[in-house]
Amino acid sequence: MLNQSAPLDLLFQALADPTRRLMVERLSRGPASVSELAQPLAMSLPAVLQHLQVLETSGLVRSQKTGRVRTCRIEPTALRTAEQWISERRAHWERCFDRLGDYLAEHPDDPQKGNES
Amino acid sequence: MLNQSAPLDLLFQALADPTRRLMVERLSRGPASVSELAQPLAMSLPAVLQHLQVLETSGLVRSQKTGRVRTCRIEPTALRTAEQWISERRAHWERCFDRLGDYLAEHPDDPQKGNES
DNA sequence: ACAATAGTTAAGCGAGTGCTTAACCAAAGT
DNA sequence: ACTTTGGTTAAGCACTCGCTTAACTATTGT
Repeated sequence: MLNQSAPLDLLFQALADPTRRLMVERLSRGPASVSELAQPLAMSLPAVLQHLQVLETSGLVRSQKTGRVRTCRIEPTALRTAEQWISERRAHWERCFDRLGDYLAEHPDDPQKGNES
Repeated sequence: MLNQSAPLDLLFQALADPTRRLMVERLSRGPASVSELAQPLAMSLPAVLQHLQVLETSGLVRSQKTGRVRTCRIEPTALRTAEQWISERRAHWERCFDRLGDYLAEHPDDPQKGNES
């Protein structure tokens, strides 16, 4: 796909991993340091760092270093972007469904059949 | 992570690919056959089939074969599941933000500083 | 000065992803 | 009957992902 790196790719990719979702859940309850983030996770620190980096390049999380501790916080606008895409699709689909409803209301014959693969 | 195959993994993974999102967009405007789905995509039919399979195992799309044509349609409940997870996180975060607002309103001193990494 | 704490970098490895081509099957059209 | 159309399966390949260990840096506590 030639890696066009669109924002939504990064966003959904970031959310696709359970560890990363856990990190987001933790951060949605307030900021945390890297080791606080790592504490409930059964993996090495570098692994956590890598997940954090994915979250940062997706825009879901921002972090800043003060002294020797890096504090991470959620970036709610990114979450909003993903939510928006989904709800737009839902809106499209619901409009389409309404039209189908209208159609079926006016054509009460239904010759539909098929085998699930 | 030992592949626990949680529904949200499959869902977000499925949405993380631009081709698959295009297919979902197409299907959110109404059902389509496999080749209709493939027509605007610059890739082979088997590749499209593979994307379709990812969408199906994620629960986002359902399809049925009638004669020799397979008709695909969106499964809106799955889309809803993903949206819900996000909006729950947002709700958490917003509550937390409100508490921070209260705190800042009562403590008008702000000794915050840090270097972006 | 020295040690402990908090994080970071680099290299490597096995499994998974996104494509391809080639070969194939089955319903529909002529 | 035979060809076209619509889809499917299998194998293979380059690349990415999620993790590891080992080594290293920088701040903080004693």
